[in-house]
Amino acid sequence: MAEPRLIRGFALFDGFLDRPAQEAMVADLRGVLAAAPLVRPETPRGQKMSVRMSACGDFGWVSDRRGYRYEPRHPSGVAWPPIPQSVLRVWQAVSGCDRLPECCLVNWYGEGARMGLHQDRDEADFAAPVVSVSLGDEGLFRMGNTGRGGSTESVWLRSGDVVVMGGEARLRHHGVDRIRFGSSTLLPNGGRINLTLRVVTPA
DNA sequence: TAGTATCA
DNA sequence: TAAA
Repeated sequence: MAEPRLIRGFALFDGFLDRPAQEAMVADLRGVLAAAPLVRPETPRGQKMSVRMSACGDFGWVSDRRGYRYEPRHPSGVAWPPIPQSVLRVWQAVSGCDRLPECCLVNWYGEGARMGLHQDRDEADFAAPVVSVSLGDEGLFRMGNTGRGGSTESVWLRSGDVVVMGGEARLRHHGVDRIRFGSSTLLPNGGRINLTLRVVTPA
């Protein structure tokens, strides 16, 4: 496995998945989204997010007027489908974690979608890293600091890239400023899919 | 503060 | 809110 590039403690595995592996993963995700359709969540303040979300695994991350939390079911009431093996293999290759991910959040960025700087801090065990997989259009990923404020660095993530957020970077702020809509041919309808794999429950 | 507007 |  190629060495990752370290940016603010984030490990970027550039081109980790080749095109056939990306296509196989997208085929698996089509099954996930058929069982657990994408929804557009709102923040606790009632503002709609631009990203559309679903999940697979034991838990999905959800946001609504009641707050941020992990739930064992899709808002429709159905259980989240299992995490595809193609996705679990990425976790096993790069996470360095002996636990399996309990949540695979599926974020779909359409034209103009963004994700403001935030921390992943709704999990009970920060010793486990967060693993992010990019599929489809390129996205401008921004990385900040654990505390608020300070300088940030940005990098364009391309289809097949994998980022591991662990150790000192586990609680760093991060977000997506922009999508180059139509820059990839992977997804027939365009857009960017980002998977984030997380351990949710206490060690 | 997982959003958004607005500024230099 | 601050950064870009």
